[in-house]
Amino acid sequence: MSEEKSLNFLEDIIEQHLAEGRYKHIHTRFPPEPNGYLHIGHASSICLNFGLAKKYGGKCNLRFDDTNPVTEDTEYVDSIMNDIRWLGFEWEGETLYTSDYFDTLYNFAVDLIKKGLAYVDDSTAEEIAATKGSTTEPGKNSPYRNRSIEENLQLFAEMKEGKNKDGEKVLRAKIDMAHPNLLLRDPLMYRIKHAHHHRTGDKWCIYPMYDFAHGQSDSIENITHSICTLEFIHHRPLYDWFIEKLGIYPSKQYEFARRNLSYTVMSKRKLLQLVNEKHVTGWDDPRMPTISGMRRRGYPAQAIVNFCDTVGIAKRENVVDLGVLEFHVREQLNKTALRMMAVLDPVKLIITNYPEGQAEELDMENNPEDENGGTRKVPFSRELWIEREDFMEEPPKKFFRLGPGLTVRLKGAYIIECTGFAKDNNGNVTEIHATYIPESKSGHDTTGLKVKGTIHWVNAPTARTAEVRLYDRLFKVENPAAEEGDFKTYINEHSLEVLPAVYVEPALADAQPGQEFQFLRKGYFAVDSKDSTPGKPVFNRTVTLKDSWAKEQKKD
RNA sequence: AGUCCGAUGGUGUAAUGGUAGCACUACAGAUUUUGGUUCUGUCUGUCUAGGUUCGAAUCCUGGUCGGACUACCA
Repeated sequence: MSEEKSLNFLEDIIEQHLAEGRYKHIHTRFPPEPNGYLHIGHASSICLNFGLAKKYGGKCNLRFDDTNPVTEDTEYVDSIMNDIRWLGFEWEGETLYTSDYFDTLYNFAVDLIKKGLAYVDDSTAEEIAATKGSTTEPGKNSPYRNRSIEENLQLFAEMKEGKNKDGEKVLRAKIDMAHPNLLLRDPLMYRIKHAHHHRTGDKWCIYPMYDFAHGQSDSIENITHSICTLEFIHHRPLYDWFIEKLGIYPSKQYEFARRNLSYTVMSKRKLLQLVNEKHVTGWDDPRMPTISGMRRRGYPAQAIVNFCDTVGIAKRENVVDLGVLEFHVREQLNKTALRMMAVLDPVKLIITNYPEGQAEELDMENNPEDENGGTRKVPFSRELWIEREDFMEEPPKKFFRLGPGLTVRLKGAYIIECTGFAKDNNGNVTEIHATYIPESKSGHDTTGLKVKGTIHWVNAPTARTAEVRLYDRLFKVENPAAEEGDFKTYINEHSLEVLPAVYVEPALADAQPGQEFQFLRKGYFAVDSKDSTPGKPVFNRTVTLKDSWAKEQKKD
């Protein structure tokens, strides 16, 4: 039997509810506001809501929380749906929008007015803020708080009809201006915004606030478990208050702590700033923690899902190490990525005893992790490109690469011995000379020799070039949002390094956008979906390989 | 400083009054035609002071520390 998997606190609650018979089936929802692109934090919420529904045989809706027309746009709606599907989830039935409920919500508001629980307030935003009180001081009642029901009905209807300018009036719930929870000090339900809505157009000029839309929308959809992040915890009494006073289906809200990732920021406001101020090329810049950025970077959807699953959820503050995400990315890619050879920082290697003009094609394994991966032909001849860092004039003890007198195997080819090298006037190595052992051919090696090192290479005459983009973490500090001052001062100015023309083996020239490879010994690379052109792929480094040699060197 | 939430190795998360476990990281070793992968092993933890109990990470009380709330945003 498989070992018992422990439950998170929400699964505990749900299993209890199901056991008690409180619900026959659960119904969750993912409720993004279409005002930005989804990021890894949303992925967590998506995996949670859709995952819970799947696990317990329930349903999960997708509902766009589009109550603020000035920040929202269909561009975001489209990207959000795309991202959810890419992650491998599908929502129940039609795509839902809070804006579909505007009529119902309006009637709910009228109902509360009739019950004497809501009133129209002519105060300005400043006046309302000033009379709100503070965490230690109670607030003061608005002078408009005791208008008659008839007057409120009349005034609210006029608000809807557009008789007022923005900000002239609001509708507020009549609760308690001295309540210790500031959210319950007569919260705003409706405000006037003469703005074009991406779906309802100009039909409305009053829009419900989050608190007068979210719980009711959940209720309308018969959501059993409305899961949101911790900062909404104070809203829960209000969520319950509206539902109770309206007498509608009692959805319940549960909160969990949002996930934070080290070396990046997660708030939409900050991400928007990075985009607008051109610190990145867009929402889908491969350095962004957005789903679309990660997709473009080459992170497999399954890796993101696995990451969310293993990190889990709880109610305490957290910063998850980026290394965990990268582990899952490598875990996936190791199984699927085709191995190829590319030389990022080239130096010429000449095999002096290999006849000039001779060439051969060697069989090379596509993926040692995949039995059915097959092989491909890779051209080989006297002149090759190898990695500059694979040669040292005066190699240290445990350097298992090239240096005068040292031997290595050329991956999939022959064992060679370094016999010399040439330098230019500045002391830079310009070419390396070696002799090969014909009997050591890969797969037909009769020499019995054991060499410590194997290096990758690209045949010089047939090499193609491609642009490679190396990415590093976007920020220099673990938790930019928690540091002093502007988070942008912690941006890593070396987060992108462009190599305009690296040498790659010929097969790579035909790589298609979205394809993922492992460049042997250099990392995983994905073909950029935006900037690649036919025959001219651009490769994004998804993640490096683990490098225990680099680690070893750091110790000295 | 009012109200609310939280505190378990470096990180994240389990243990629901009864052996503090898992994953990542780190470290050591084995295997390896990628210094990759794989395999084996090791290190490191219950914020604090009391109390209840045969027994407390868990329950109670006080303290400490961290976070959220005072938008016509969500």
